[in-house]
Amino acid sequence: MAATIKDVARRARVSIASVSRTLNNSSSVTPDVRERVLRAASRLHYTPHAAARSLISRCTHTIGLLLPDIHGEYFSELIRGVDRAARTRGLHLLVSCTHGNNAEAAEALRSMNGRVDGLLMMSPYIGGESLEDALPSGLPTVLMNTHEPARIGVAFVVDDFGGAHAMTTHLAAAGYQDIAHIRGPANDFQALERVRGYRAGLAADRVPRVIDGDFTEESGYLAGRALAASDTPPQAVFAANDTMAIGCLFALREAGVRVPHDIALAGFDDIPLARFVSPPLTTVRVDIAAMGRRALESLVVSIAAPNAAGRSSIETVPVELVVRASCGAGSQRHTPREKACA
Amino acid sequence: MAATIKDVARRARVSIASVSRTLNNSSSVTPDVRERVLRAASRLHYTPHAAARSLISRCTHTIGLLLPDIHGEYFSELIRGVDRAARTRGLHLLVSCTHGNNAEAAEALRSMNGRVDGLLMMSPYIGGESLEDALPSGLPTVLMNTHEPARIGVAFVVDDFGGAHAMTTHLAAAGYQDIAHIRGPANDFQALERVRGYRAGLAADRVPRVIDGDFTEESGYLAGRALAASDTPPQAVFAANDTMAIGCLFALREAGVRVPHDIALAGFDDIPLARFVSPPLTTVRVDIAAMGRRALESLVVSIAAPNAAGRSSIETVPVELVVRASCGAGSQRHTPREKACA
DNA sequence: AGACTCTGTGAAAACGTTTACTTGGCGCCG
DNA sequence: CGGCGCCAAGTAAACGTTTTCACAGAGTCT
Repeated sequence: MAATIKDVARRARVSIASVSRTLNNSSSVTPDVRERVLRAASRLHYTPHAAARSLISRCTHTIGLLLPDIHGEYFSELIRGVDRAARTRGLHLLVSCTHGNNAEAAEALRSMNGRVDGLLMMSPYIGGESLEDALPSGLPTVLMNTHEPARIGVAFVVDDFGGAHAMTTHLAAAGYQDIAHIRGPANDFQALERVRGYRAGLAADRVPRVIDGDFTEESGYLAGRALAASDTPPQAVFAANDTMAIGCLFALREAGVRVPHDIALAGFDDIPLARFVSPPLTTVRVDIAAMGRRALESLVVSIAAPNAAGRSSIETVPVELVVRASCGAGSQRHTPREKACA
Repeated sequence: MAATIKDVARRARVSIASVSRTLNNSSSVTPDVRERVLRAASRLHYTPHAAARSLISRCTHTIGLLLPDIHGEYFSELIRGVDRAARTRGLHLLVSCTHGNNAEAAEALRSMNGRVDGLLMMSPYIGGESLEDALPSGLPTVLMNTHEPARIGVAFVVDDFGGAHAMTTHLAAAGYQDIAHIRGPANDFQALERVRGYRAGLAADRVPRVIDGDFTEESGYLAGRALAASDTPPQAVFAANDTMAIGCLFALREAGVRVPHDIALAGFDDIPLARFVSPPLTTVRVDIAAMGRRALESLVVSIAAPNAAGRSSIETVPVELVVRASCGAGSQRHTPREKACA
């Protein structure tokens, strides 16, 4: 249906090679030929066929983005960061998600072969066979938040431990003795790191109090209800992500527990929503869009320098404590400016 | 680097045709050949090269998704709906965004040629040269929220007019005489439809009061500040989307105006955040994920039946009034169940 | 028993590009 | 005035598949 390079060549009365050269500025052509080609191309609405082009040039100008999920503010931010960086380099994005399923991840990985120049993957899941086998060999890859980065290549990991540690010590310093933690799923690397940070941040004489969760609002809600009904409610609750913290917040409110007066509350991630709930949520800010950008930039470097294949490194993405009213600090006023710099 | 079908054929001591047939189950092969091929393929970690495959089979199993932006809950929801539907059909998603820039849209469109089997596009922008020219001819396309669907093919449009009309009459019926509207950008089709619905919903003796906005929180904030400072503040404000409504809410709160006691407030879209602000926001629910799903399903049909190319249709996506406390109705309690059905 | 159908396999063409190589025409220098 | 290089344009190979076609061998039917 669509015009091919042959059609253009025929119409311009030149060879297909001349068409290709003209359109790619690859070597000089006579003004006459050039003009004929350009005119024919625009007349026919010619657009090069990407598959044919990338077959021969071994370059797709596309990078694959493999995420656990697409949904939610966290991933939305990440995609945004990656997209912006990709766009400035003229790269396209092929997104796929694994839904926490290693088999689906492997399947997605296979089908990326020949479609992408490089792969950006976030796979915090632990267990199951390694993804290393599934990776098309020789495909430049950058990982995010994974527990086995060294074997594969470059990786970016959020400082989950540091953030959780800082939050826990902050709560302790604010006078909360008994701090509970709502954890994320057991097979999630980030969740484990946050638990570890929580434990490390507790005063030596405090016994950890960890409640199961799975990063969903529902699980936070259930945890909050259990805590509110407890004979010995904690003085503060530190949820492993904001979504659970918000679920918990609503459970506490329903139970008539005042936040932060009765129980202080904190989350992790600083999703946009965190500022908007009342009271605004104390949390750990992760500049997830920046991580996406940096990861993409690093991937571009790997693609450009295929010789450095063996090199592997881990970069830690810093986090920042954001104190808001939910843990008893002074209430922050909302202003659009805060949004602007978020 | 990666193994090709030739490598597999050599190792299995068969022709490449047999390898292809075995791997695609396209016609029967001897158990002996079959086993040799499978063994060789797995030994070599063979993965078919997608570009080569789609070059000959004219089928990429990928669909392009072109959006104004990727950021924000609205688009995140849309992508999610599309992604889920695509996944169940084994399709990949190539996402791109136009940033409201028609030139960028055209550029993205061109580069989709040969990369995708079909195109899902949301382009509410009005003006500039038509995108019709930029569309690779013969590429099945489904549009969303566009003002010129008939010329191109199938389209889904949100019932912006109906929603805005319903909201305005609802506010009027609730006793608010003077209702202001914060509109979206002038070149946005949806924004125009919502203004139109607002106007149509006003009582005949009421003069419309429209304030400019651009769908950002900031613009809602500014509009809210202007309204609060007005000598004749309205009794109700209907913002053209939730994001502006929330910006407005904060401006009113800062100005000491109580919502809904002094001024009632309503938005449009029912983004997840709308339930969480206080007071919870009255709004118009758009099941944007469902729209994405339906659009993708429709696209799949177009792809399967290329003969129906000429057929064009417009489907209206229904909306639903969601009354919450911000317009004076009884406050709703948050429950996870509400989230579950959202 | 011979011709005919089937079935499994291999050879080769095709998909739409890019690019190395070839050719031909021209100017320049000796 | 003839050869040498240079430049523009064309020819053809290559990329990795799928698929059509031809072919051979084995059965089956008359």
